[in-house]
Amino acid sequence: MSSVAAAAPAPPQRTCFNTFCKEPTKSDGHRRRGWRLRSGEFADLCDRCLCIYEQGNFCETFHSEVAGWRSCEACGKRVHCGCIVSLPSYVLLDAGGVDCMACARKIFGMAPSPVWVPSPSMHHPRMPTMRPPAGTPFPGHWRQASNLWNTNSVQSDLQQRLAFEFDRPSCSEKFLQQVRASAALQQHQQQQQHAADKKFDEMPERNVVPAMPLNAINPITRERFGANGSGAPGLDPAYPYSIYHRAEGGNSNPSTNGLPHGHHISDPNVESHVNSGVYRDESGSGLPVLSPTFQQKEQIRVGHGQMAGPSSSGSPMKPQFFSPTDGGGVGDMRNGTRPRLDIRARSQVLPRYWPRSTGQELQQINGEGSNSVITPLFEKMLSASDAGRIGRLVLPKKCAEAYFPAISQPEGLPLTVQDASGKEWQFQFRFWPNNNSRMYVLEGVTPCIQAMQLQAGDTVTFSRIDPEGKLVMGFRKASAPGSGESETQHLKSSNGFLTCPPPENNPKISTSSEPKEANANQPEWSNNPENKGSSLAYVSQEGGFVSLMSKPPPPSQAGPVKRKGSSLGAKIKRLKIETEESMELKLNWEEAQSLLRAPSNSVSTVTVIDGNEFEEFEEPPVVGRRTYFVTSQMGERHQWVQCEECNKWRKVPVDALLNAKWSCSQNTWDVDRSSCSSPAELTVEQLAELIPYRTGGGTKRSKVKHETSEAAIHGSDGLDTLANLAILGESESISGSSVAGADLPTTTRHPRHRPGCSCIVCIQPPSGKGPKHKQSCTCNVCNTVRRRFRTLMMRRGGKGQSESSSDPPTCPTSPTPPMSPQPSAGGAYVGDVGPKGQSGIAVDVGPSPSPIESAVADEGSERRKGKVLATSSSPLKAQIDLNIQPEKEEETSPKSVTAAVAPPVKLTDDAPST
DNA sequence: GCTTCGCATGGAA
DNA sequence: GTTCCATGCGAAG
Repeated sequence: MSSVAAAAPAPPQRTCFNTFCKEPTKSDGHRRRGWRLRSGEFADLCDRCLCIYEQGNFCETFHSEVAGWRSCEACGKRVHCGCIVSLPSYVLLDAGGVDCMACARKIFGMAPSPVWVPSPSMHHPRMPTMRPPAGTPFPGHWRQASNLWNTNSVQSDLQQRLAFEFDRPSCSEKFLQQVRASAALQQHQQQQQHAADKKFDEMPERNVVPAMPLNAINPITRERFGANGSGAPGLDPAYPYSIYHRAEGGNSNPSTNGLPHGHHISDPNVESHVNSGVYRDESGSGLPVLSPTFQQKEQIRVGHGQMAGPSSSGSPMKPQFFSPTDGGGVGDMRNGTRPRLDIRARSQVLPRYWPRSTGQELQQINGEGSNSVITPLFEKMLSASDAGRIGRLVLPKKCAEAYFPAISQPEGLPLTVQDASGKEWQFQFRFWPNNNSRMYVLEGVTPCIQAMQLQAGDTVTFSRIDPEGKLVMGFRKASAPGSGESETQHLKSSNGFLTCPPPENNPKISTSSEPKEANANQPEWSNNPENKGSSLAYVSQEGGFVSLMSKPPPPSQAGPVKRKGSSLGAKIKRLKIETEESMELKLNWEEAQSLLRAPSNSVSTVTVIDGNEFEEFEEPPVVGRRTYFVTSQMGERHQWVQCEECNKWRKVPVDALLNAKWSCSQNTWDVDRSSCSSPAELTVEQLAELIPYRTGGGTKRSKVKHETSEAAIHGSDGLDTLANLAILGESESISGSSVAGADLPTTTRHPRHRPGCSCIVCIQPPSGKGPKHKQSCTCNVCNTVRRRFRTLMMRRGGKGQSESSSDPPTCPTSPTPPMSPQPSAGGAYVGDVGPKGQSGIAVDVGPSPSPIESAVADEGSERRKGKVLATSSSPLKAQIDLNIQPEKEEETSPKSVTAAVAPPVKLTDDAPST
C-alpha cells in the first residue's frame, strides 16, 4: 500500500506530499496541486512530482519499491495497484489480474456495446470495473475506481459516508476523490468487509434491482461527458461508466470475482442482455437479482453525480435512489414539480419500502428496446385500507416526500401514473396534517387497484422512467413466485409486469376507471381467481375476511385479516422473510390447514368463481379436531377424539395434535384401535359421562348425564364446551369466541358489560380488545382470576371429601398431572363413571384457557358448586354469582392459600390449537 | 342509509 | 419519547 495514500489527511506542510520525495513545495501561492484529499484540499506536490503525476507516472517513479505492484495480464507491464495515484492506471479483470490502462483500452475498445453482467450469485455480485469516458484525458477528471469496485471493502463504507454528499450537484468529483482516498484503505478493510458482505448476502433486501439502464443512454451522463469523442474505437459515450466484462474464457471463479464460467461478451446470454437491455440472474431463477451492494454501485455508475447514497446510519444496506433529474436539472417530472433533493428523506426510507422490482418487471415497464432508464423508487404492501374501497393508498411519508412532487397544500395535486400496460391513471397526491406531520395518500386508486386485482397483502411498486420522468405503478401479487400457483390463468407471475395482460385484453380486469362494485363487495380473497384451491373462508363480523380452508397468502405477504385492534396485519406486513422462510411457513400453514374446520353452527355460503367453489362462513373457523381432555384419578391425562368415519371415540395422548378430519386410521397411538372396525373403548354412556353436554341447548350438567347420543356429543366443539362449562347451570351458553373475547351474550343474571361493575365479566375488555395475558400478567383480570381460583380451592377444600382431593388445578399444559380428580382451568368435574370404571374424572376441553376463560370457568365451577351440587353427584355443584364483586371476594379470601394458578394462556383465533 | 372526506387514535417501530 | 401509519370514526354531502 502506498504511503501516499495512507497519509490521506494532508497535514500542513511545505514539503512535497509524496513522502518518497520530501522535496519542498513552492510557497508562492501557486502550489502544484495533485490529487484531491479527503479534506477537500489537494496534495501539495513539488514541481517534479506534479509533473510526473500529471503524466501518470507517479507510481512508477515513486512507488516502484512499494508492495502492490502487479503485472499487466496483457503486456506484462508493471502496474502499481493500491495507491491513490495508481487508480486510473489499471483495470481489474474479471478473472483476476489487472490490465494496464493501455491494454485495457485496446481490449475493451474492441468489445461490442458495453454490457454489464450481474453476478450469477447475488451473494457475490460482480464488481464492475470501469473505463474512462471516451476522450477523457488521462489521468484527468476521470478516475478509475476499479479498486473500489473490485472489493466490497471500500464501497459500502464509502458510500455510506458519501451518500449524502453525492446526491448534491458537483459531488461527483468529491466522491471520486473520496474513492481515491479510500482505495488505500481497502486492504485493511477486506476482512471486515468480507464479513459485511456475508451479512449483505443474508439480508432479505438483497434482491434489489437498481436503477438500471436498459440500453439506456442517460441524458445526464451524456451531457456531462459529451458525445463520442475520439476515444477508443467502439466506445459509446453514452456509457461513460459502462462496465466491461472481459471475455476471459471459462476460468472465472465466482469465488474470486463473482463471474460464472462463460460469462463473456460472446456468451449468448450476454448477447441477449445486450440486445434486450436486460440483465438477468444466471443462477437459474430467471430473475435478475442484484445485491443492494451492486445496486449502489450501479447507481453510482449510472447516476454519476446524482446518486443518493446510503445514509450514514451505519446500515450498509440502505439503498438510495436517484433520478437523472435530481440535481441535473433535466427532465422535470411529468407531474409538474421537480423532485426535491431531500436526500435525507430518501436515506430514511424504511427498508420495507425498498424496491425489489425484478429486472423483468422493469423491462416490462420499459418495453423492449426502450432507451429509458427505470428507477425503482419504492414499493408498499397494500394494507386493508389501501386495498379497500376507500380508494386511498397511504404512502410512506419518506417515500412520498422523496419521490413525489412536493406539495404544500393538503389538496395536493393530480398525479399521473402509468401502469405496466401503459394505461395512465390519475391519482390525487395529497396529504393530511397528522400529529404535526403529514400523512400522504394517493386518492382515487380504487380503479387501478381493482384493475390490477390487488388486495391486501399485494404489493404495489412505484418506479420512474427517465428521462420522461413518468411514474410507473406496478404490482406484485402476494402469491409471488414460489407459491406454486403457476397454474393460475393470469397474473401467474404475480406481478404487474409479466403476464398480466392489458386490461382490455383481460376480461377479468376492468378497464373502467370506475370502481367495480361487485368486485368490491366480494370477499377479496375468495373472489380472487388467484386463489385457486381455496375452498373455505369466512367473513368476520368486523368486515375482515379470513381464509379458512383456503390457501392464504404467504404469511410474509398476507394481508391483514383483522382490522383495528389486531396488530397481526402490521406484524405480517413488516415481517421480512426470505423465500426459504416463507416456504417453511407455508408448510407450517399447510399443517395448520388440516387443523381448521368449519364452525359447526355456521351456515356457509358457496360462491363459485372460475369453477372453484368457495365456501364462506360468517363465523371464525374451529381449529383442529375437537378433543376432550380427560384426567383420570391416577393422574393419567389423555384426549378423547371421535373418529370422523365411524364416530367411535378413541383415546389419544394428551399432546396429540389432531387434524380436523381425524379417523381411526390415524390412531397411531393405539394400534388395536387404529381401525374403524375396532370396538370402542368406552360405551356411549361412559362417554356421556366424560363429555360435557351439548352446546347451545341450555342443558345443564344433569341433562348431560342423560344425554347418551353421540350426536349430542358431537354437537359440542371444544370451545363451545369450554364456554358452557364455564357457566354450567346457566340457561344460556357462551360461544367459544365469546369466552375468549368476553363478548358475552346477555344473561339473565348479568348484563353485558355493565358499566362500573367489577365482576369478572365486566372487568374484561370488550371483545377482541385488551392485552393478551401472559403467565406473569398481573392485570386486574388475571389477579382476579387467581384470587377466585384460590377462593374456589378454599371453598372446595372446606367441603366434603370429593372436594378435599381438589389439588392445584391442572390444565392441558400443566407439566405435573394431578393425581386426583380436580377441576382444571376451564374444566369440570364429571361423574363417577369414567373410562374403565374409573371414577372422578376431570375433563378438560379443547385448548388451554386464558385467565379470562379460566375465570369464567371458575365462576362456572363455583356456580356449579352452589347450584348443581344438590342434584348431582358431581363435586362441581356450587354456583357463583356473576355479579360478585372481586374486591369483596378478596376480602374473604384466605391469604394463606397458595393454590397454583392455571397458566394464563391467551386463546386467540389465529393460534391453532386442538 | 350510503359514500366520501378529513381528522383522530393508537399500535408498532 | 417520537414518528409513522393503519384504520377508526364522525361530519358532511
